Amino acid sequence: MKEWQDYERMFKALADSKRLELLHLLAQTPEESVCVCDLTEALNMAQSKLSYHIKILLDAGLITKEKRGTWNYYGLQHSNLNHVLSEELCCLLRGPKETAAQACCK
Amino acid sequence: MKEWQDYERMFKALADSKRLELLHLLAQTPEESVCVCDLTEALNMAQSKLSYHIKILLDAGLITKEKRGTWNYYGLQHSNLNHVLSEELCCLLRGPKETAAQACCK
DNA sequence: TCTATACATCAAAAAAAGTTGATGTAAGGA
DNA sequence: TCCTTACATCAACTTTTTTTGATGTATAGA
Repeated sequence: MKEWQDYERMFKALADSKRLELLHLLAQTPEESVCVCDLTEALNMAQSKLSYHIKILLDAGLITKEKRGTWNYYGLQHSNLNHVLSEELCCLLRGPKETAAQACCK
Repeated sequence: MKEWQDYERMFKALADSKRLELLHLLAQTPEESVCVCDLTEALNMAQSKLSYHIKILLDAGLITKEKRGTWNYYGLQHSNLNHVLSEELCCLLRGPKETAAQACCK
């Protein structure tokens, strides 16, 4: 069954505490998205390492990327995240905007 | 943040198509649970390999194990699965009993 | 007690994932 | 044009995960 491959890839992308932290950080930012330079600092991670992890999240369809001039801005791909993750994970991986109207966050 | 480690471990356990298939199989069985001997056959997987994957799911708290005589019977640990997974994954990883009353399965 | 079945576990090998530092490319400003 | 910044990518390496076949342990039945 090919279907499992897709889920495997998505769960693989989620199966790393650094990437979860990255998603969490993206979820927490009030702005539309965040650039890599800010992320390197916030996550205390080498640039090439961060690029590697970002690519994995991108390929899994969990984040979005928008190039504006020299910078890249990233955000969560809510549709895909919501497709696999429970409501209970919303505090961790969904932004304040998305969770404001929901009762799942205490 | 220690929290991420726990999620990492759970997602790691889910991040394998063979284990997803195994969970799916457990979800599909009408009986309470399934023994390893049936699983080796159904999944066409060597016994030691299956044991390995079962252990990972057990350690992650995604399945239950009950020893009856010589046989081990396995079932899904619904509480933990429901904690992380969306309703939309119910068709794949929750049994007919659990999803019967839910609208999420078409 | 002997034997067969069910399953766990181990060690070695193979495969996959992650890390690191260096290099490449593209855009912006001087 | 030259320089700088932002980011991607690469190759070598380390670490983790998975696979395989062999061996060990427990239970059930003859």
